[in-house]
Formats: sequence, structure tokens, C-alpha cells
Amino acid sequence: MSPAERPYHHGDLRHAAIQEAVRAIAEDGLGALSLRDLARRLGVSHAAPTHHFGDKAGLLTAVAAEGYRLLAAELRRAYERTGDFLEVGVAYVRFATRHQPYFDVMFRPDLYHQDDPELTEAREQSSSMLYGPVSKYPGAGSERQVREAGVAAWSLVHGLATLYLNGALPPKLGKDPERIARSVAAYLFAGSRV
Amino acid sequence: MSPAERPYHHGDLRHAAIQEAVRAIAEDGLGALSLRDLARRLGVSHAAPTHHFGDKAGLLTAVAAEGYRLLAAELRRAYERTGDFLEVGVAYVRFATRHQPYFDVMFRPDLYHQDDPELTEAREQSSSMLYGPVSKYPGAGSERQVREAGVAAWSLVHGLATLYLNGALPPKLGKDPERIARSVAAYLFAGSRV
DNA sequence: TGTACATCAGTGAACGCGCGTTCACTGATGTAC
DNA sequence: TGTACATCAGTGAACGCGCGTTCACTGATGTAC
Repeated sequence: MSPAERPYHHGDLRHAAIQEAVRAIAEDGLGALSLRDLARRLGVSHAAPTHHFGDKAGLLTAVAAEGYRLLAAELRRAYERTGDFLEVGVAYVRFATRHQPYFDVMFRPDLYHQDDPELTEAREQSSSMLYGPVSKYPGAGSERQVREAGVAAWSLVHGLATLYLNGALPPKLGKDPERIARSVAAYLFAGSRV
Repeated sequence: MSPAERPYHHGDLRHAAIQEAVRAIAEDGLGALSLRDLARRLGVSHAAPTHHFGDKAGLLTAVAAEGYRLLAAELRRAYERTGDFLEVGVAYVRFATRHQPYFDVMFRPDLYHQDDPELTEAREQSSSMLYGPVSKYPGAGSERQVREAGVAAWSLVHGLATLYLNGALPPKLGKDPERIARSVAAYLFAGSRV
């Protein structure tokens, strides 16, 4: 960017930094992310990001919060569109694979400020989309059963997404994460689904 | 350690380094592990670990390989003892929670040499313990069904372990990972289990 | 329409740090004869 | 039993690096009057 295109004030550095961080993680991995590299990518002084986020963990907190908001929205959309709990699980796996940078950050809570109010609210939005639908399932029993069934479902799709992203799944399953999710998740509650 | 107790030759630095790395990760997390800190803990020059492992990734390769060997052994033991596939899943979660440092390293393949022969062999040992038992299950159908059911089971326990270690599970489930695993994993193949 | 002033955004130099890796070396061990 | 020698294990100094954070600052913007 030439000096002419780079005015003193960036305009919307906070948003731009979050988006560029996601892009950088997609390219080089979360481990390689640094504030200085991010600033370089943004064409901005290396101290500028700190000005907005306080510190590196603050930046990742913002990324995680945005990730939880996006996830909640995708889960909600899937459920409203299909009314099918299975499709909520598929949407979870889709989110993880399409937005791996967000997903990676979200599940590295050691890297961000876990008590940030914006973050915790976004996380609760996601949780309610995971636990809400299962309680409406026909044959859902006690509160405890609903909770355990919800955790079973969440565990399955979370594990599947994680193993997929690690390249740990058997190659014969193919490469389409949504298709895999749809096939594999069907084994949950298998008896009650027929 | 006093100089008198510290002879020039350590004796079994390779093994000691792996064990101490595991201990260090347990205490400070994988992100904080450095070769220099490890050498300090071992009372050895900072270049000594490199002598045995080539580089940092080499050390983590050895840790991951050892982890896969331990996991395979635990899964095998659980299956031989109970003959129950559910208990293999419980053993997986037990391994992840009791040996979190190994588990953390094993599923960060970006940090080690994935093509190391010792590692790949140990990983295959683990896989066969995950996929073997499910094919003997009554009602196991086509090869494809067996594969998908195996992935479903693995995903569920892997996801559960990951979420547990992240502190992401609802508190009401309690704190005993084996108990949680036994309850939650029962929802898999729920119809065919009764 | 103009001016004073507070506020906000971004700069750039400097700090101190710990890291991984390389390298020529030295100390110890074991083996062959 | 002793000696020569190859091999292996570990040392310590040095390299260059990029990082996060701090800080006094300057440029730009908007608001009140």
C-alpha cells in the first residue's frame, strides 16, 4: 500500500485486525500468529493492535467471541431451516471445517481471557443452540437424560470435527465433512431414529 | 542436584527427557515447553536434548509415539478384561484425562514429525484397537457400516475427552470423567444396546 | 464561519527476554588385541 | 592385565531472531461555543 493510500487513521482497525488475524491463522496456523506480523499485514505500526486489544490475549478473545457468535447463528439457521437435530450437528461440523481459524481459537481457552463478558455471552448463545433442540426431541426423558444426550451429540460432532481437521480419519470416508457428519452422526440414538 | 550426584554421563537421558517433558507439560502446558527449560529441569546442558532428538519436533515425536503405545495398551487391556466395546471408549477417556500431556501432544501433529516410523507404527496399534472390536459387534453390517460406526464411537469419546479437558462440559455432569463417559457413551447405538 | 480544546488513533524507538540451533570441544566408555 | 583407539554423550559459548509490551509522542477528528 502506498503512503497515499495509507492515511494516518486506519478507520476501522479493530474489525480489520480480527479479520486479518483469522486470515493469518488460516494461512500459517494459530501457533505462528504474532501481533507484529499482524500489524505488518495490516500496514500499520506494530503497536497499533495493542492499542485496541490491550494485549495478544485480548485480540484472541475478540476472535473467539466472534467465532461463537458465528457458530450460534449457523446452528440456529440449520435448526430453523430443517427442524432436524441431526442437521444442527452437521452444521457444527460445517462450521468447524469452513471456519477452522475461529474453531481453533475457540477451543484454546488458555490463549484468551475466558471471563470476558462479550465472550461468555456469545458462548452461551452457542450452548443454548446445542442443548435447546435436543430437549424437544420425542422421547426425551428426565432433565438428566436430556443433558447427557445433548453432551453425547455435542461430543460426537466435536470429536468428528477435530479428528477431521487433524487428518486422523480413515481416508475411505472421503473428504466431504458434511457428508461424513451426516453418515456418522446417524449412529447416535440409532434405535430411536428409525 | 550437587555436582557429586551429577556425573558427566547422565546414563539414560533419552528416557528421562521424555518423562520430564511430560511432567513439564503437565505443570505448565504444552505451549510453555522449551528445550532449554527441559534441560534445566534435567540438570543438563541446554544442548543435550538436541543431541538425542535432533530438534524440538524430534522430542515431541518421541512423546507422541510413547503416548500412542500407552493408549493402545490401555485400550487392549480394557477390551480383554471386559469384552465390552463401551469400556474401550471409557478407557479412551480415562487415558486422555489421566495422561493429558501425552494426549495433548498426540493431537498436535503440526508439532512433530508425522512420518516417523516408530510413531506411525504406534499410531496404527491404537487405531486397530479402536476399529477392531467394533467389527465383532453383533449386527455389524457392511464394511462401510463398520467403519462409520467405529468413527462414530471414536468421535464421541474423543470429543468428550477434549471438551472435558477444556472445561467446556456442563458442571452438573460432575467431575468423574469415567462416570461421565459411561453415561454419555451409552447413547451411541442406543437402539441396539437394550 | 472560525477557533479552542478534548479525545481518540496510531507511531516509532527502546526495553529485555528466551528461544532453537550450530559447533568445536572434552570427558567417559567400551572393545579389540 | 594393559594399552590404543573408536565411539558415544554431554558441554558451553556464540549466533541471530522475533517477540510482547511500554512509553512519550504526534497526527487527525469532532464538538462546544
